[in-house]
Amino acid sequence: MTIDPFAPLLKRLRLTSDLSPEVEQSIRRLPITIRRMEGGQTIVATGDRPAVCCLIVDGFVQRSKIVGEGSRQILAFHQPGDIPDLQSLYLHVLDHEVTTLGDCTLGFVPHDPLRAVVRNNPDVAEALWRDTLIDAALFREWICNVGRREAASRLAHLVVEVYERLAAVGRVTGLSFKFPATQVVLAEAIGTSTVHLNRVLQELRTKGLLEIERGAITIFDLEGLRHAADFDPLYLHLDPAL
DNA sequence: TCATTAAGTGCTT
DNA sequence: AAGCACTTAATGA
Repeated sequence: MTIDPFAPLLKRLRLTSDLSPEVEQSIRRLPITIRRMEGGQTIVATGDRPAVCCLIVDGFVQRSKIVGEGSRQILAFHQPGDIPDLQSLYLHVLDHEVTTLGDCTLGFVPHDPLRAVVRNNPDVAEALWRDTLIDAALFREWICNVGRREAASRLAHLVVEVYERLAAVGRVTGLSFKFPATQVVLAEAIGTSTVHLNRVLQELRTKGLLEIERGAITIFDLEGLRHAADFDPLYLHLDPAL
């Protein structure tokens, strides 16, 4: 059973950048160590000085910060093909945590050869820079989400975002996908109490928009959910036509 | 882990 | 002043 750990990354980068075969080869030739991790494990923690970047091959991870006396804000979810700690390549001390959401297959790429590829290939540098800018666009949208939308819209927005990003790389069939987030995790992502998360989840359920259970999300009414979420996909920058 | 209730806080209108 | 969105605390499946 041979897997190509770079396939999800390349597929995603191709959405936003033209990659020549030579450029793809230079990425594929990077050394990578594949590791399997269970859910709830820390990949890198605040204060770490990693010497490797983490490429998600399969599964989901979350980036988070602990605020005050231990309450946690989830900042982003990442999916196969993402490099959640790409910033550690040039920002040497990590300012937040990266943890596995469910069981994951991860690929660890040493910084030195990755930096060398970036230096020698302006196209790779551009593709990764673009990727980082899109990451920042997602953070902007999350600020709007947590700061200005109501809780039901926030949850709907989160679900549509995850769906759209997975769909963009062909990782959903139909309107159902695996996403192992508990209600506690979802509440930490949208910045509400778990009680209120539970309430708005039921609201969306009752409206026939979605179902979230046992680590999977099923969307029943994508248009209705988009509307409830006030969702404009522009910030994802995934439409090659734009 | 998820669901529900009671009682309260503090914005917004 | 009233209504609403949300919280904390507690309880039980």
